[in-house]
Parts: sequence; structure tokens; C-alpha cells
Amino acid sequence: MAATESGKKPKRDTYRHGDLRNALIRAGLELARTGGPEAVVLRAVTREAGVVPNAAYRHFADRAALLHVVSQAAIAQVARTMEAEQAALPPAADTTAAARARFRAVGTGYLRFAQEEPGLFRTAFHVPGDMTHAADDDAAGSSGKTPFELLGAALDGLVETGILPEDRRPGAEFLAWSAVHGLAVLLIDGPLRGLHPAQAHDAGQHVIDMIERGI
Amino acid sequence: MAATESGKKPKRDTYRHGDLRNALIRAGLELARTGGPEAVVLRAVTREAGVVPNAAYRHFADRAALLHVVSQAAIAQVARTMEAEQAALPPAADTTAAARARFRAVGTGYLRFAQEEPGLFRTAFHVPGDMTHAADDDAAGSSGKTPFELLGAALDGLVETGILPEDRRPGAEFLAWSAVHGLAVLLIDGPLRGLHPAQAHDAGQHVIDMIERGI
DNA sequence: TGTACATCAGTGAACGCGCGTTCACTGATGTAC
DNA sequence: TGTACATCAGTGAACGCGCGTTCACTGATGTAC
Repeated sequence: MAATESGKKPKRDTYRHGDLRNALIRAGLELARTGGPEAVVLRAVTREAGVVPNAAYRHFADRAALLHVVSQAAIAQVARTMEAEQAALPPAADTTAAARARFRAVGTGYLRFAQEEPGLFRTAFHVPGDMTHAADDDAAGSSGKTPFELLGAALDGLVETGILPEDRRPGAEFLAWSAVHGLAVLLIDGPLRGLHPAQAHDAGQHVIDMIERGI
Repeated sequence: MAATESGKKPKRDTYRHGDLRNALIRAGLELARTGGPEAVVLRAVTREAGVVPNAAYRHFADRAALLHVVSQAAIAQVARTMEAEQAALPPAADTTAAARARFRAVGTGYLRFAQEEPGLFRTAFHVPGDMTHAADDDAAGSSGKTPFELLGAALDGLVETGILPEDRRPGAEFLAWSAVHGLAVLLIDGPLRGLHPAQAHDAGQHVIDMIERGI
């Protein structure tokens, strides 16, 4: 309605876009952020990028290929949040306390991401196996470790410091992951959705307590 | 292509259907069984029931209303599977062992349903709060308890027999549910999908072990 | 037991929608000479 | 430094699809007399 159309959408002055592939991924992340993986709709993504729908086919084979890349980027963000949680840890009294804290930070970071970015979290989990093996390309500035690898490293730390008996180590990833992921789902889509962030944090700490005791 | 169209779909000889509402629910469950909640598509459901699409509007306000009822029915099936798991328990040595076994059966039944009927499981979980409060109508033959109520009763049993200290009881539902539900998701949509049923069962028992120790 | 009539379950046709994907194109860019 | 040309990123138009939902209808059923 405004006279000049107000330039809200990215109007190019060049014929070429120049960075369309990345622009599409960014637009995909933006949509996934709000609406989860099902919101990563090819026509919406290209609209967002200020480009005609079929332009996407210069950079991705089809919608599934685009969504896959967006999903990988979301997974990288999960991993980065987990690493940030560890990096923000205060110095620990001893190596045992440090190992415990690093382990707990893995879960806390995972849950923090789920709470703060439910759409991206669901998108990250959308490609079933991808949290466990590294993405092909390394999104800016992370260690390149997957969430699963971070969890594994933290569990190794528990074993090294004698907190976790060595014979309990095998399969421990899936015990810890189950509990934390389950809470994430209850918080996002389940009966705990809408919980106050502080209460959600408490619930997370209780689940991690349970894991530490029960693992 | 066959001469008589082979009568695969339910051809009515009456003008009226007679039981369309239930037929639509049954068709919805059938579709949900295969494809989860997003497969409960109004046109597919009516097609399955051998009726014209808009006929559904005589019995449901819209697609969402139909899906909600289908979801409730799926929840009732989860509860029934859990109760069946408890009912199949061998006689226990004492009340303590009995309480433990009943508690474990809650989780085992939940996981069994998730593994055997992933589509219905996802449909049951589709309405966020509904596993925790009773459905309006009581689907044939169950106790009418929700999965959440069955879990609560089992936890109460642990407290009564002194297995679970009373001060740990509050909030214990969400610890147990998180762990079991998380495993269910990993088995259905996650990195554990495609696990051999026996291995999946083992994983379930390990998660329940963790809960018992850590709760 | 028989007839008139109101009810309302299911029909038939149509709508507008947004989707993923295809095709032939055009024109800016960067390279070779 | 200047020109010719091949490349290929993005355009424009169109497709067929299945979806949820609406409308005016029709005719079997069950009730009132």
C-alpha cells in the first residue's frame, strides 16, 4: 500500500544475487526457528530471500536437500550452545568436580537450546541420525563436534575421574540422552510446555540429577 | 481395472451409512497407524470410509476436531497396553517386588506401544496435554485411566512399599516420563530407530534401571 | 395398519489455496583473445 | 585496454496436485396422526 513498497523485502539492485545459497539457508533457518522443519517450505524460503521459487534449484536438488542442510546448521547450533554452556563454567575445585560440571553442562546446554529455540531444536532432530555424525561442512566457529560426541566426551571424563565405573560406560550415551531429550520434548510439545523458564531449568537439573545417580 | 471394481472399498447398499462417526474414527486410526497424525487427512479418512469428503462435517466441526478424537483413542490404546503389561505380570514374591514390577511394567508397556505402533504413538502424543487428563468418552473396556495416571499410581505403590522415599515422590512422574519418553523418541525417530526389537527391549530395561536408581 | 411429513445424513459440484517442480528464456558476468 | 563470446544464475509462466471447506441438493428414515 505504501508508495514505494517500503523495501521491506531484500530488493536486489543486481541481477545476480551473489550469495543465494547461503541466503536460502539463512531464510530456511529463520522459518525453522518460528515453525519447525515443516515451515521450511521451498516457496517460503525463496520468497524470504527475494527470489523466484525455482531459483532454489540452482543450489539444491529439491526441497529435501535444502531442508537437510538447514537441519545440519541447526544441529551445529545445538552443539555450539552446549559448548558455550561448558565454556561459561566457573573454575572447578578439582578435576572430579570439573568433569561433573562439564557433564551437567552438556545436558543443560541441550535443554537450554530446546527451550530457547524449539523450532530449531525440532529441525535439528528432524534428520534422525545426524546428531550423531559430523556434518560435511563446518558452520562458522564451532569445534565441529556433534552433540552426541560432546556427550560422549563428557561421559569419558566421568570415567577418567572415577565418577563413572568403566563397566557402566557402554551405552551410557543413550541413557543420558533419553532422559534429557525426553524432558526437552515434554517441555516443547508435551504437558510441560509453557513452563516458566526458571521452573524448566529446575526440571532440567532434576533430570540431570537422576541421570547422575542412575547411570 | 477389474470388471466389478472388486468391491475393495466398503460399498454401502444403504443410502445412510449408519455408523459413520465411528467409521471415520476407525479410518483415522488406520491412517494414523501408518503415517502418524499428519496422515489423518480429512479427504483420506472419508475416502477410506467410502463417503464423500464433506460428509465428515455432519460428525465433526472440522479436521482438527476429528484428529483430536482420533488422538484420544490412540491415548486410550497406550493406556490399555500399559495395563495389559501389568496384567501379564507373574505373581510377585512380596508386595515390594510386586510394586517394583508394576512400576517397571508401566514403562515397558509404554515403550512396547511406541515400538509396535509408532504412528499411533506419535498421534497419541500429538495433543500436548491429553495424556495427563482423562478423555471424555471411554473407549471400550479400559479402566479409563490415562497413561499419566497409571504412572502416578505405580509411583504411589513404590512409596507405599518404602522403595521410594516420600520426599522424592513429588515430580517423580516427570523424571520417569522424561527418560522413557525420550527413549521412545530415539527409537522411533532418532538414532536408535530400526533397532532390533530385542535390543530395543534391552535398552528399555536399562533406561528403567536408571530411573529406579536415580529417581 | 396406513399415510403425510419433517428431519437430517450423505451427495455433487465447486471454490481458492499453496505447494513442488518443469520448461524455455534472458541477460550480467568473467574469460579468451 | 578493448571486444566477442560462453557460461549459468535467476526469471516468467505454467503444470498438476491434494487439500479443507462451502453451498444447495436429495432422498431414506422415523414420527405423528
